[in-house]
Amino acid sequence: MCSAHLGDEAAADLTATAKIRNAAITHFARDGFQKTNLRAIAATAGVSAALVIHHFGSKEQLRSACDDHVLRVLVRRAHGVAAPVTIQDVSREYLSDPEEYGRHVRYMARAIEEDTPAAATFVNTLVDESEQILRAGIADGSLRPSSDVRALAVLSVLISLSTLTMAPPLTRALGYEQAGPDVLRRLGPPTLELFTHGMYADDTTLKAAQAAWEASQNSPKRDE
Amino acid sequence: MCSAHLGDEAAADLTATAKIRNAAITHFARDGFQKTNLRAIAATAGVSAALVIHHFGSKEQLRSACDDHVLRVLVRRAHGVAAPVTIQDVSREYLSDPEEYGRHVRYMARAIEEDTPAAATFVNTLVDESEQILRAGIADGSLRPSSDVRALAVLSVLISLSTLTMAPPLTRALGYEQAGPDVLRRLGPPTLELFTHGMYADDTTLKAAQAAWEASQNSPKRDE
DNA sequence: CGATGGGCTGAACATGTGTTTAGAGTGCTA
DNA sequence: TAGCACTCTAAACACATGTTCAGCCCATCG
Repeated sequence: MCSAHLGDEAAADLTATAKIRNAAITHFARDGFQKTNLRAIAATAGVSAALVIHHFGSKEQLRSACDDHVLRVLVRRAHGVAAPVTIQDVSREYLSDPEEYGRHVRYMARAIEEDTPAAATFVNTLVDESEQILRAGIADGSLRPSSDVRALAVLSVLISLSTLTMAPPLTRALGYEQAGPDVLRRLGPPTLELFTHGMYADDTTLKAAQAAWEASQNSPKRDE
Repeated sequence: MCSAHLGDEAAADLTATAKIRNAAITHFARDGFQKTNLRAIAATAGVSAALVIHHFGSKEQLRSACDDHVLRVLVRRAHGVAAPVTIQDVSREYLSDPEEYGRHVRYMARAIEEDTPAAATFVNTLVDESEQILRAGIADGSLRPSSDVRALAVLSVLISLSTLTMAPPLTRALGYEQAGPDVLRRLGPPTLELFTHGMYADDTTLKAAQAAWEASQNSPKRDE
């Protein structure tokens, strides 16, 4: 397709194909797939719109290439650190590199939000790894046992990603103009407190709910 | 603008304007604002695309009308019940009426997700009411004190809404084909457990983090 | 040198879609 | 009945945008 001598994307990635891909990732992450048009991507990459098609075939295939690239980079990075389980983990990674990593995480969040073809891959990667870590934590006693580890893993990913996804309006609800390290630092303490102590002062609510659930299990008459 | 004899939307709402509005809410909630085109809305409402413009002026004003309507209905409904704080509250309301309420909640989630002009209103309403309830709970001892109630309120709204927003791919990660009552019931127990006990077995992580935060407070530290 | 081929471009094309326009149908009023 | 107001529509328009086309530039090769 393109010249093959670029070898790895680790090297100086100045080929037009790579510039287009990076520009596309930036735009897709910030504005979403639909709202981004090829001419904007081309402008950011400093090329013509036609070249985008020439290299990638179509906007859809361009997205696919971006999916692959982001997934590859994120997975490689995740193997060097603990995979994200809580918002703290995500925040730490996020704060450590406001540049590329943030773009990629936001891209992934967007992909999930828009239910991209690659969303399933992203989600499965995150949830599987999260579940694995949760089970390890439960096994070594650092985490409390859960009645449904898989669901808890989904919940963890949900909380972590939504912090980035829902950013704009909820960020303003905290008084900040736009999302950034400050917002994450602000959300960190309450999250950790929640993860450590919970939110309820006692377990009356939990017990009541458990009783209700068990009751509804014995008599499955509720409509659907 | 339109004929004024329709009075309240509580009455038989068969006027074309209302049909268009409801169709628009359905489409906006399901597909988002961008992906929805006027002709699809018109088809659902059983009218022509031109009539949509005739009644609402533009697609943007149509959205504005939908925003107002949904907000009004949701707020009225919220005054009859406790406002949503946890996913349980949202779930209970959601499960109680799979029809209209679900549509409206999903519409609101979409609006926030897409950072609509009305998103700030939705978010402020949710977060303010959530914070109020949290403070009341803390005051009467049913909830644990928090170092940052406002941020906790944002976090609560975040968790509640993201369950609906992120639904499709994360739903599949749980093995369900599409979002619905089953998914919420599945996520309920872990959420309640998290809110009751937290996730960590002890507070070593919290203490360590607190120490780290205090250590980094040597610089300009701001508190609410 | 001339030819070949790939990277690249501006312009044109095709389509989707928000909006405008001209007018038909209908009921109400004078 | 004529006139008017209102609802509603089909068709046309305007524009954005993904994609195609014909060709330029330039390096490599014979």
